[in-house]
Amino acid sequence: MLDIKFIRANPEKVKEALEKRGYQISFGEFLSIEEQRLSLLREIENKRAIRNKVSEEIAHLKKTKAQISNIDELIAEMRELGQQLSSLEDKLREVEERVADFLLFIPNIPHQSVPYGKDETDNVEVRRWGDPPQFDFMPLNHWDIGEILGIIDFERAGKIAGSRFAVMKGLGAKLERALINFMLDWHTSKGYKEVLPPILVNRVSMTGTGQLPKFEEDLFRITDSDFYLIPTAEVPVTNLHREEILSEDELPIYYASYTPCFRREAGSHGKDVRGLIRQHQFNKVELVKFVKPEDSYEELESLTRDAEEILQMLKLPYRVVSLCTGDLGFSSAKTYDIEVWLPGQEKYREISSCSNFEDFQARRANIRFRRRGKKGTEYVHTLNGSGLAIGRTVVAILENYQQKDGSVIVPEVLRPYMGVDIIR
RNA sequence: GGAGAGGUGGCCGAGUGGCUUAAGGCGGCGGUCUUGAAAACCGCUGUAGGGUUACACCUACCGGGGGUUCAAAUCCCUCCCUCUCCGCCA
Repeated sequence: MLDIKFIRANPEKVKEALEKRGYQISFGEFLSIEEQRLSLLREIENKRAIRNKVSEEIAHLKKTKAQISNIDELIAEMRELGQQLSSLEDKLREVEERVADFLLFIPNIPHQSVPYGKDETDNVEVRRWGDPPQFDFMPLNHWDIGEILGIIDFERAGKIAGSRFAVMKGLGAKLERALINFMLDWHTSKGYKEVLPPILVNRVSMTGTGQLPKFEEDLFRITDSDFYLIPTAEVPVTNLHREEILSEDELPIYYASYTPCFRREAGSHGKDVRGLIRQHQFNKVELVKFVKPEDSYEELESLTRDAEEILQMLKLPYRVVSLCTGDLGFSSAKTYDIEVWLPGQEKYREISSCSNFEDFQARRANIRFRRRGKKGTEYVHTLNGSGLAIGRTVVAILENYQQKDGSVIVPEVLRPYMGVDIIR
């Protein structure tokens, strides 16, 4: 959510910044509603002040046993005032709701360092690491490798759940589990605190991080209850500190969290229909940071490098791209995507997305901190990034480490977790 | 699922309709005293909105929402959460 005072003071600036995203917005109507809200608020507060004063007077008169008739007159006046107030309050409530609705649907303003562009083709590559492996045979897709090795079963997953689900078996299941443990062990050794949160959350939490109200159709919802399945650990972990005032000494806070993630993939029919790339349910280790505003861009760089480090240790080639204004997520001010090389597709594919939300989520979720010796509070900046998506890491390992005979070499760092050095 | 008890400021805790602008304590900050510190004493110490050049001042907030009343932390309705006991259960 953007700062309403900032919008009030700089509507043209905000409009211009959002146009870079390809987001057309007119503040004319909004500003007039907002003006209406303020004038209603002032009127109500004045009337309440009168009522408070007279009520006090009534109490005083009753105590001193003054003339009863005078009291009745005052009470009658206040009854009249109370009726006026309650109708004004109804009006205010309605106007406030319109203002809030409007604000909740406005995306974040891109940081000035974000490259301008229309869509993902305008994203800018920042750096590359590693060289794509050379094969003296035709490399296979991971779904073929998985089937040959008997470690991924899409057919039976379709039977028990549906499309976009997978059953991992044997060393496939173990590889998934090994990756989760490896990533958590690594990140926690770097100062991230491990968190295992609920994977069902309420509507307020989803609103706090920006999934709701705008993206309801992307989420799985439990019928007859207020629960949603999380699309990412970002939601429960960021909401850990919702409605809290942190002290300056506590910051920065770093969390690493493994959770399953659930996505409807409503708008992606026909995209990545085969394989593990786009599933309704997948595992992910997520990194979440709460930091002071002046540190957040430095923290974005280190967060991204923390995610990259996992790929480096797995010796998987990747590149980092800076998302352009048109490709930026709703809540994000700046995002780096890490894309891993997939020989099966001969393409770099997203395996991690690292974002700085600045105070956008903090304002929605009311996450603040107090500076030492200073009065008042400020919003923290929140960041998060995948560290990494587990399913896609499995894909990358199977495709990059495949051998001519169909076997797959286990990356060295995973061998202690796997107990074997080759999957055959 | 059943029965009961609760939810008050950073923390503890009093408060069942009107001098409560939420008592008192702890913690924190400042001061007096002291070579310095501790103790003691004194003062200050919530959030948000409106308003003002800046103050002043005003409004709201006692788990959330709604209601009764001239007036609500206090009464009513509803929802959420916590604890205890019982039942069920991994």
